[in-house]
Amino acid sequence: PISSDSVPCGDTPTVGQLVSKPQQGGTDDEGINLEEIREFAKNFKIRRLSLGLTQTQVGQALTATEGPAYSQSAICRFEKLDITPKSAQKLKPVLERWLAEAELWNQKGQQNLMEFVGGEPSKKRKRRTSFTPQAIEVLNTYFEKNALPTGQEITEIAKELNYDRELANLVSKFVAENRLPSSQKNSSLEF
Amino acid sequence: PISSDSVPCGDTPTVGQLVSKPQQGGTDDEGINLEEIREFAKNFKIRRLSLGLTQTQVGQALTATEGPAYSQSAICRFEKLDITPKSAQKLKPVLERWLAEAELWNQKGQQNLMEFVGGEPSKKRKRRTSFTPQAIEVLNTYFEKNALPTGQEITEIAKELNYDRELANLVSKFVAENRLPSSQKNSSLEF
DNA sequence: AGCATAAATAATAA
DNA sequence: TTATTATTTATGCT
Repeated sequence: PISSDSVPCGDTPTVGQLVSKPQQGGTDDEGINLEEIREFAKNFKIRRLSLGLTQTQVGQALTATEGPAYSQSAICRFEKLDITPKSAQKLKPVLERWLAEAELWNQKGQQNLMEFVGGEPSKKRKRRTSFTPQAIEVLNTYFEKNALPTGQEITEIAKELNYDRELANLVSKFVAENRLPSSQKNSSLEF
Repeated sequence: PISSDSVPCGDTPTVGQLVSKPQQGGTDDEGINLEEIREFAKNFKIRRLSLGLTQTQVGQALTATEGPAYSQSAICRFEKLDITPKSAQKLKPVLERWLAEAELWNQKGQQNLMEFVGGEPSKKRKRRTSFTPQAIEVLNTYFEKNALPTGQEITEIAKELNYDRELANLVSKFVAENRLPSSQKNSSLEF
């Protein structure tokens, strides 16, 4: 039986896998200080959150200012130490420098930080949408007749019901959530 | 035209609404120090995240140790200051006290913190599941014949395909995502 | 080496 | 508050 996580595999092990086994003094084969990286990663996350930044924002900002591209996945993997020591060692100073500068801008006002990061100054969360009972009625009736509408049809329905701003994906979600007979609602199944 | 957020309404205004208008010296009608509450709320969030706790965990832990029930929403609203000054004033000392104690336990080891919080000690994230091409084939064929399966039917299909651990909700999601003809895939619609 | 998307968390409607 | 939607994080894949 193979445990599905922390499997050594044939690949290069990640920092997280290496630091968890306290054989060596927090240092890997090539003399990289794994313990220091772990410490920084944890610290980095807290400082990032203190600035109110998402992994996506950091990645995009780094891509803009630094050389190569940094995806949200990359930031995530660094924070989780799901990355090889070599990669971590390379990424650490970049993150360190960038974050310090970001904090500097933040001290001069959050406006400056957002400008530094590049994105719009805190775009508000989209208001959650909901269906009126009338709309639900219409949708139920429609989907009972035509359970497999095309994307175009869905778009039209959405427009007709004045949910055009949310477009078809909302209606599509509705399908998934409300397509069962009412006797099935509130059952033990998670829908 | 009515702006959809920060509307005063006839209701009692929230702390967030009050502190944003710097008329008074950060104090409301009843002498509550709004500025102090805002400061604490911000601080609380950072400290919570430093402990690696979610709003849900805090809410549940408070419900267990303190008197009344505290939902995730309640914690969220406090952090966002989307709450009346009176409620905030009442909640603040409770949060303050609890968080301080949590930090104390954390210093003695994360294990102790998790015990204090009450939940299991760091339950791992469920591994993401995916459908094999074979399973997708089978599901497509099935749903073409029966587009409106009952919950029970869905459960059976899931079992048959050895997705029993994920049960029906996954299959249900699949329905929403894969029910369109392939010509509609990769269209501009978000599915 | 990052896209697509599942899972988890936060915010909002009711 | 509870139930649900929106956003963010994490991970399977190639």
